[in-house]
Amino acid sequence: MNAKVDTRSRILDVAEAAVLDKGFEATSIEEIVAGAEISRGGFFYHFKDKNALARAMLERYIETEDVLYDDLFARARELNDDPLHAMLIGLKLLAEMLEEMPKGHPGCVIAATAYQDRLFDAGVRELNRQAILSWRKRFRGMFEEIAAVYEPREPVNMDALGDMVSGVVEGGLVLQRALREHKNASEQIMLFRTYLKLLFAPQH
Amino acid sequence: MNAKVDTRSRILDVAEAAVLDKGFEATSIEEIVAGAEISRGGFFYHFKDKNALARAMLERYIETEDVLYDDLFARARELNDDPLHAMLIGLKLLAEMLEEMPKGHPGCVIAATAYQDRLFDAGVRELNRQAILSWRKRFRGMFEEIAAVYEPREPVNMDALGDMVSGVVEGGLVLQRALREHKNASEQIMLFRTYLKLLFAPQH
DNA sequence: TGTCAACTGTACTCGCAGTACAGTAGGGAA
DNA sequence: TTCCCTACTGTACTGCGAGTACAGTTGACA
Repeated sequence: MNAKVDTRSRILDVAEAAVLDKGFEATSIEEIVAGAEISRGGFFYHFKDKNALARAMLERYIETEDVLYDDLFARARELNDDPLHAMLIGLKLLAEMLEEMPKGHPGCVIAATAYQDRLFDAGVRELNRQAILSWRKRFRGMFEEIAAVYEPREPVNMDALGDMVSGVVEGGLVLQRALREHKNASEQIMLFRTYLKLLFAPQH
Repeated sequence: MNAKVDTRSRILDVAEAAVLDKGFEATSIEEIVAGAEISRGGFFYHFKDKNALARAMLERYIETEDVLYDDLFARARELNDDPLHAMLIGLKLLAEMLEEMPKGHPGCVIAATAYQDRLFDAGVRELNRQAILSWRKRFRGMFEEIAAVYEPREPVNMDALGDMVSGVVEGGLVLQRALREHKNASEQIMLFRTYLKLLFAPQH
């Protein structure tokens, strides 16, 4: 039983690293089983097909990501009880985290899946959708809390503003991948942070 | 000679539509030759392999995109000679254009390529990189022109701000694809437009 | 009339996903 | 102690799509 759990997550570990490095389609099962030191039969014992692997990877990734955001913004809130300043601190922490990640943030997984969606079944696509919707809800809530204290200088759609966090991260990661640089995503986050400062900071 | 050009661009047309719809890897050569009404041999006569097809698609796409941006912002500038207001008009036009595109903006091509880059050779990746770099230069120039007239309220890195246009578009398209909605990218552009208003508009 | 570009058509190889089992090692329940 | 079940291993197969090789065809133009 324990061996099962170990093997399964070992497969997921190897697969995740490979997929983040070179994409889902470019990662062969052959390579995964070699990395996880398991037989091909063993792989298919755990995962019906590559789709099932994708679903499991996404599920695990979304869970990790949620915990990460929970921690990060809770820590920021501890440092400053004001919702705007907590958000600004949180974004700074997020930018730093993105910069430190050598292989790029796992956020890639979402974009990678979105751009290869015909390769996946409806379950995988729905998971992807729910993840983005849950981030929208998370950030929208935080922005509403800020707006209750600081009147926005310009009218903004709160759902869209919530999406903008995901969008800026995903977009930054696309740039980073295409440019083969490593600071673009964190720079984009910092620009978004400046946006929030301008949008919510009281006039003087 | 004329037949050659026709067939080649017919292949590119069919391939581009298929790739935008379902991704590069999910598009088979079989399917392209059926759509373009050509034989498999004929396909390989024009393109050495799928890599050559990708390179040709990217080259053509980048050219189209450049002309499109040239036209769009030239038109905006005609409507208002002030660089800030011209930019705001241009972004509005861009947002409208994105909303009207039924299958999503071809910007996808860049992100799609970025996320499957191990499938491609160095030439394709370099093309992708140059495209983003040229957009950085274009928008950076426009922002510097604005900054010469309107002092930015907050200090910003002009390269990063230039990249933010591409990033917001690409990120918006990722959201749009994953959420299976159709207005996300244009909403994100409009939010970015508000950012510029706040950043450059004179204090009062 | 001959040449060449632009194809068609067929027949292969190869890598990878997925199927189908048959067999085995080891831990727990009876 | 035996049985059974989970978690595998190993082998052998099918099928698909990319890419190769090449022989033959067609139509424009010199």
